[in-house]
Amino acid sequence: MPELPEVETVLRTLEPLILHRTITDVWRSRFPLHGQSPAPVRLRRALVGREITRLERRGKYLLLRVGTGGALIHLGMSGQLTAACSSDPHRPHTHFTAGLGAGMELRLVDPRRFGLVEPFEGSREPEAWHALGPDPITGEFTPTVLAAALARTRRAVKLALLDQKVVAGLGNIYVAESLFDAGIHPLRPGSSLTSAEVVRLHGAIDRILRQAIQHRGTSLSDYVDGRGVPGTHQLHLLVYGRSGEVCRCCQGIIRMLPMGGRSSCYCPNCQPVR
DNA sequence: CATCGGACCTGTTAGC
DNA sequence: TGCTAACAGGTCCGAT
Repeated sequence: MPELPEVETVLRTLEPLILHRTITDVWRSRFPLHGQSPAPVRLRRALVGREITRLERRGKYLLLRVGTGGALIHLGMSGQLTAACSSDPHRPHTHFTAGLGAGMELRLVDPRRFGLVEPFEGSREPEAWHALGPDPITGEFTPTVLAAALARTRRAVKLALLDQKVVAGLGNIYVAESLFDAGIHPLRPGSSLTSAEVVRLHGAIDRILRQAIQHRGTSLSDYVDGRGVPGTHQLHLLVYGRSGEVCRCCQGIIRMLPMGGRSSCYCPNCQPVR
């Protein structure tokens, strides 16, 4: 579910609700997230009794900071991270909660359990946070950086853009939309792009992500922001999920091709193989 | 080393 | 109507 625009929207809506609150207690379900979950004692030691000083985002990851230390959070495919009334009953598939006082609770609901809550102590954040490539809506992602990353791979550009080391935050939806916007076929090898195409692709990624953030993310089935409110960008998708429908640009038919176990929607007309 | 495929999960939907 | 299979926004790991 959540790609960069969704995670950014969660950050913007959640941070004002939880900032400067002190975590009173934490709980996790007996089910593992992401294949494993930290021992409850590790979560407690890193979080309980500490004040939330900041919520940060990089790519699709969130970092909940409590002074020194905190927790790295990922929403996986189906995660919802919200601030709720602690008196509200837990919804099914609630896997992590943190009491915030004043009758409030931070909750992670994640049916598919691909999400992650990884506590850390001290100044060194978990490795996954440092392994990420440039975040595309800060200044670190430039056409030059993208060109360098694509030049050194023969992978299909679609797969390269899904690699979080190349650019952090894109997923299946926004890669499809960005490639369409740039007029580039998803199967083109990364190293085959001309510099003009890289510049176009970089601009497309920037534009698409900013639009999606303005629309507070894409809610296809279960994405909601930190208050539980869905986004509206699904109303603006031009290729993702539109296989068989008419291209709004050329009136051709949007096609889908299987790549790396998942599907890529594109317009054969607007995105020629060349 | 780079790259690909499968595994990890549950819920929803399409098709028989 | 009811069952089964395919598919869904992500990431990691082992094999090639």
